[in-house]
Amino acid sequence: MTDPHQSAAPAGNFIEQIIRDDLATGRVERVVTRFPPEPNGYLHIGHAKSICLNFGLAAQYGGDCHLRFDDTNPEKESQEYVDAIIADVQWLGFEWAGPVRYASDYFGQLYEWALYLVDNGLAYVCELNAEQMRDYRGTLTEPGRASPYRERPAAESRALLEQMRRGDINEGKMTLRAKIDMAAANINLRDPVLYRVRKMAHHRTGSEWSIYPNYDFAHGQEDAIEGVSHSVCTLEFAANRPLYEWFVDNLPLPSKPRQYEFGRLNLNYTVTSKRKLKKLVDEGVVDGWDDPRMPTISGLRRRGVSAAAIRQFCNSLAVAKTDGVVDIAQFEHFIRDDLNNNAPRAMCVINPLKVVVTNCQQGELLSAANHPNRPELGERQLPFDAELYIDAGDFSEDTTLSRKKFKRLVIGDYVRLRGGYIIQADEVVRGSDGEIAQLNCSLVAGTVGADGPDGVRPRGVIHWVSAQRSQPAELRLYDRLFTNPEADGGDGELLEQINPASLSVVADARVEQSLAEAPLGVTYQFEREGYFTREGSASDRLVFNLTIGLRDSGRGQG
RNA sequence: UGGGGUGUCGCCAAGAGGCCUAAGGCAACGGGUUUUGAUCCCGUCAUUCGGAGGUUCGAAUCCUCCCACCCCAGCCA
Repeated sequence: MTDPHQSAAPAGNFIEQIIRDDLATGRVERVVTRFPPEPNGYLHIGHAKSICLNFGLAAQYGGDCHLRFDDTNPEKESQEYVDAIIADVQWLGFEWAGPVRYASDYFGQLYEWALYLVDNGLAYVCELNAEQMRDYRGTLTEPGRASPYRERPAAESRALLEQMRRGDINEGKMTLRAKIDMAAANINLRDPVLYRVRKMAHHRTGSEWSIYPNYDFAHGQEDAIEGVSHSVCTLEFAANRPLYEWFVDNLPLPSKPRQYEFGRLNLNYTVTSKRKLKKLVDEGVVDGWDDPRMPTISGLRRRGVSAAAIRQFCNSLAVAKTDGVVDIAQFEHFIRDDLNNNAPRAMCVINPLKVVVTNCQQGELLSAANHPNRPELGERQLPFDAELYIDAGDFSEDTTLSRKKFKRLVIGDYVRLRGGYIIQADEVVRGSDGEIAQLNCSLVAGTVGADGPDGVRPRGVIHWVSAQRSQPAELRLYDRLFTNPEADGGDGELLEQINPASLSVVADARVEQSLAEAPLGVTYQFEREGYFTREGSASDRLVFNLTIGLRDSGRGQG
């Protein structure tokens, strides 16, 4: 504090600065944030940023974060989404304070406040239909005009609002509107709709209500009821803030929350719009909201991405007011980083080529570390036999390939079988169709866990499995869902940008024996190939989803 | 062009008048280690901060004007 060159505290993002300031000045005693999803779809990677921010802020300042569903529109919401969202937030590793909350818990209070505004001449029942209302609202550059119902006596509006609430008014016939300013430069202040008639069952309140509050009339009041101190939302709500504040100022609320906006996450090659994701589901482009190609939390989970990787990625993102597009490579980096540190290693031959080790007397059991840098993760046994499979791509008939360019098997040269012997390729055996059917090799004795004798320098290391003592498996290889990096931008026909190769199935791969009963929820690194996680149920045949490939610095192809 | 917001390396960003001839991460590119062409390690990567003026001994940081992009005209959130 005496050194002028030493700043008092780490700067942090702008919201952290505001919170520290609020705490210091006493404007706020306790930090309370909230994550307020609408249950109209599944959570995606963009929501994860908001979740990490809101829960992170609460944890950082010793406060609480609430999970509250903004369920004010029964037309689009459902219990299925509520359940999925709760599961996803938990899986991400966050705990909310108190019960799961719902905007619908406050419908009674919200209605009381609506009556309050009516009684105080600050709201009125309007009978303009949607088209007329749009016309009266004016445009960006022209002020709006007062609704002919604007000066209706409070008592009359009150009676009408009660009729709306009772279900005596048809949808579209009336709305409750705030009486603010039809000439406001901010269009949100031109007498916004507070309540609309919706004769539709709500997933929690059933048919109790026939009117539902709009977002603007609900959100700030929900925050106030819950004592939310910092209501953090995305940039597109900035224009709604004056309205948020209008309610805070004009209603007898139990607390005065404040809204702050930050830039939402955009990722190239990725769609983060529930509307568009729902379209992919509805059109059958993908399997469902949890299709492994989806950027949803459930899709990423099924894909084999860990919650920790998602959290680390989110924490690497800036909380600022710029709306940039983050390169998907940045997310992939955190996925790989986490998996590299934690994924047990195993071997899988994707495109099997039979190898006969002609000088192998009898099978044996080798053992291999589950992780090259973490001995505490233990070892597993690797059956070695005279008949093996290696990947067809790991052998070439072109003997002119340099050792540097092709670190795999060629006739006459050596290669190390990962965790096993050094072998030499002796001859190609062809089938009747002329294709390579088998490779005859010979092992160099004494080279398990040891270098070869002089003159035996393997070109590289390749993976393999025993032919008999291995398991057949199906592999589902995923690639990006969209061909266009800006799939999320504009309305360029979404379905025309789908990558036709986003999923390819390998029906006849072979995985090492230790994977015969691979558990669900564990992501393995199939050495030299990529990260894979078990799909389906534990009793099914073996199917693995590709989580993500290994980084591959120019696999020189001869 | 009414209101609101944003512009710093290919991408994300720190930066709050001198410590900036501008952090860090991703990507890329060199090199080293390696029984994964992975990991790891080491190195390279903005004389410049959307542009033009101005203030100042001194500006990415202050002022003025201009330019570009994003959001708002749902009885969606």
